Amino acid sequence: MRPFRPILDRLHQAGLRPTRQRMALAKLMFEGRDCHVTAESLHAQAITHRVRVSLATVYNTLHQFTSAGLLREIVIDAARSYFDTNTSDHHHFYWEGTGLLEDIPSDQIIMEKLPSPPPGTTIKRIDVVIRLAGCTK
Amino acid sequence: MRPFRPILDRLHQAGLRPTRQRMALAKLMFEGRDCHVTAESLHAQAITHRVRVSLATVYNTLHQFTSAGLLREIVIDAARSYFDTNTSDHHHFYWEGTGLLEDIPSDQIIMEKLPSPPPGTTIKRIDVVIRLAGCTK
DNA sequence: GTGATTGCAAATCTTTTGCACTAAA
DNA sequence: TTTAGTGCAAAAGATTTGCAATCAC
Repeated sequence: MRPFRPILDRLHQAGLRPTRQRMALAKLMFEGRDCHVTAESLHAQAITHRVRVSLATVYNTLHQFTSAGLLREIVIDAARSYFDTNTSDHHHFYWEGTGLLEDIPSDQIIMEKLPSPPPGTTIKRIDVVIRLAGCTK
Repeated sequence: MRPFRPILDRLHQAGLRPTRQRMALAKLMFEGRDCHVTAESLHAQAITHRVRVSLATVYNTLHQFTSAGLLREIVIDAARSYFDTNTSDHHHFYWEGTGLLEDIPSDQIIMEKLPSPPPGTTIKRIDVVIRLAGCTK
């Protein structure tokens, strides 16, 4: 994956029409460093940047991007869904108090032993979440 | 923790009055093998066993038991909360298709390397979820 | 043009809450 | 008694959906 491939190319490659809303949301998420968003936070960010887009479209876009492999959904809190612009193999720190999420590069966690998947199944992904207590950065 | 301590003692120790509803739900969950429930599934199970209890009380009870350390909440699917009667250190297999959850004993996953928690924080828990694709058992 | 996409509002689903009623201590 | 616990229905959040209007190709 080429992280700096222009937004337009990424949408084309994903088979998604580059509409004004998708382009704007993609720019908010993919320009700059990797980030974690919720539908609510992305919608708020859009409004701050004077991008007119409905919350329903934000939800739709997040799911379309996730299906297209542009985003990865992280299940970490029953109250809301997080999406991560970093789709490569990695893990997470999570501050339960504040809802802050931080990436852990995959080479920082090495599993010495893993169970074999039950017969007939294959491992789709291994998620490691380190839940933290204590002060927020 | 003594897994076979009578239900009544467990509730007393947790400071929870042994009401008809709590006793019945506790029996459904704690008698027999460890299991994973959702509010919905436990409510359905109660109805099957002719236990009259409202869904609101099931939710309340699950959270009270979790606060008391009798249950552990597992965040695995944004669509609903799972509760595990096994509160000891362990991990999970998850079949995304069917919502089936299966315990992985803690000695089946050994982490050779872990990142240190950010300054000022402590690790509250490490959750490992192995997401599976393929046939259901 | 034509089919994909959007916005809005309404619907859905899970979970929580207010409050009068009931039961445990 | 006195206080905790319950049930119901209503409320609250997050997410989804139906459908007419709009946009990309």
